[in-house]
Order: sequence, then structure tokens, then C-alpha cells
Amino acid sequence: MAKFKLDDVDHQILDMLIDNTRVPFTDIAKKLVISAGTVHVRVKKMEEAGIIKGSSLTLDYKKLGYSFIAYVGVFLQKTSQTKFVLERINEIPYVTVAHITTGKFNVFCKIRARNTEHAKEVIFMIDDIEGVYRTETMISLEESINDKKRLMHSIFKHM
Amino acid sequence: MAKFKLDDVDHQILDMLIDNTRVPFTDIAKKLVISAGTVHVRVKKMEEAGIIKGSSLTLDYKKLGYSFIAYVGVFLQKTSQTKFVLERINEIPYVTVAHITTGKFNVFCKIRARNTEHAKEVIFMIDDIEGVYRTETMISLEESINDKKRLMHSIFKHM
DNA sequence: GGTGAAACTTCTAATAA
DNA sequence: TTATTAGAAGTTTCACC
Repeated sequence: MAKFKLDDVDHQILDMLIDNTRVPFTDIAKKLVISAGTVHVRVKKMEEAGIIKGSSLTLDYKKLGYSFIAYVGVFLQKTSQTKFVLERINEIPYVTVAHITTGKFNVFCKIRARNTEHAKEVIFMIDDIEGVYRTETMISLEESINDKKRLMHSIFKHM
Repeated sequence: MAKFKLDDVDHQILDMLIDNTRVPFTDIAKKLVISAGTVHVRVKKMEEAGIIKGSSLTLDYKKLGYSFIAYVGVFLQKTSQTKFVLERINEIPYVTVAHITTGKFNVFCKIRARNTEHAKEVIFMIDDIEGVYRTETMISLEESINDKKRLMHSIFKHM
């Protein structure tokens, strides 16, 4: 994967958009003392280059009744089943992210559920997938998500 | 945490915004055959209720030179040090999410790094935190992120 | 590359239903 | 609660630096 070079203006535009995608381009332009047209062109270029893959809403899942988070490690009977099992796991809507991993587990995923009872159902869905030998669950008692801006600043420092 | 009740219109608005926050409200209005003003009011209410916590850009970190993802499980000398260690871990910009967990680990986090060498540095930063006894790392060979829309649909079905 | 202005689109809040 | 409306604000394009 080729590394894309961002300049300081790109960086500052991303910095303003990263935690509020609806900031008007005119506001960004004012702050960076450039024209709104330039902001528009820069954002478009970053979209075309694939640096900006999209935008999404951050929802409060707790308020929607989904306060249970857990990580599930999956052991397979044969490593060759990895792709198949990963596909089945990704069909479960309560799985938010899944990884193929080295080490202990073959597949590792994060789930979001309503409560313990519901989590049990989700874990059983994973256990029931053909080729899954057993699973190991870690329950999250508290989640803290790190500010994306800070990672961005570090990335930019190393460009 | 009180469960917030969304009606079908709210749900469809979220559905259109969740993977593209810049969809014009007029487009949403057209599709749902309501006025743009109504869309505006609904979104505002969901923001005020805290259901919509914010919006963010989805960046391609691989293209920015950060293709390494790993999960790091942290063992502590004493459980009472959990809060302190979590705070120190959250100061590392390469840590994207951290959890307090039950089971094997006291703290569990996800890191994003440039390469193996850089990941080693990040893991050493975690190891060096006062109170950390040892860590265990799982390297992600492939990540697949599940569509937020599918979780949303499931949430809505259970309202 | 960037600008600035024009043309067009969207937002937002007040009013009315 | 929702719709309408109109002025304010934002986006996008383009001729010209």
C-alpha cells in the first residue's frame, strides 16, 4: 500500500473534519485563511485518493439499549476454515469488527449486545458455526475510545 | 441508562446518515416524503437526546502508512491500579480503544502502528507503565469492519 | 497549485396549520 | 408534531492568476 503524502493544509482540514464532518468548508477556509474553493478541492482529492473513505455518525448504543460489549476469541478445528468462519461471523449484525489473528486465536471479534442474555445468544451463534471448536469471551466493563485527532497528529508528525 | 425510543422516521433518517453524514437533508426529505424542516428537527432532537453523539471521518490508515493492528492484553500487579494504568494507556495516541475487562486480562486495548518495529515500541510503552506486570499481544492479519447499518436494523427491530 | 465571485443548493428558524 | 417559506449560509464551478 503506497503511503500518501499530506501537506499541512490537508492535515488541518482533516483535523477540523475528523470529529465533526459537518463543519462548513467556509469555516475551515476562514480558519486556514484560504478560499472555500480550495478546501473543496482538497477534500475531493483526499476522497479520490481514498484517504477519506467516508463519514459516519457516532451513536450512543447504550442509550439505544445496547450496553454490553465483549471480545470473543475463536478457536478453529482447522486453520483452513478461517475464511469460511470469518464470513459466517460477519453475517451476525451484533459483531462489529472481526480479525484474523496470530497467536492464541484464529479469529477474534468484538460484539455488542443488549445484555448478558443476549450476549449469550450471540456467542452461541458463533459457537454454532461449522468449524468452530470453541470460543473464549472477555467482557468489557468499561470502554474508552481514544481521540482520533491525537493519532492523526502523530501520523502527521511522521510524514 | 434509559432506552430511547426511535420511530420509523428517525430510524430511516439515521439509516441514510449513518454511512454518509453529508447527505443533504433535502435528499432525506425527498426519500421519506417529508419536509427538510422535519428532518432538521428530528436530527436536532436525536442530537439533544444524545443518541447522535457526533460524526467522524473514516480514514484509510493503511494509505497513511499505518497498516499494523494488534490487540494487547494487560496484566496488572494489583487490580486496584486499573484506573491509573488505563489513564496512562489512553495517553498513548497509538492506542485506539481500551477496555477494563473481566477474565484473563485487567485491561485490553487495540493499537494501530506503522509496522512491527513501531508496534514493539508501543507495546514497550505499555509494558513500562507503573503497575503493569506483563502484556500479551495478538496481531491482526486481516480486519473486517461490519456495516453499521445492519446493527442499526437489528436494534430497530427490537424496539 | 490558488482565488474570488457567480450560480446553485442547502440550512434553519419563524410562522402557520 | 409537522409543513411551509424565505432569508441566510454553504457548496461548487470556472475564468483568471
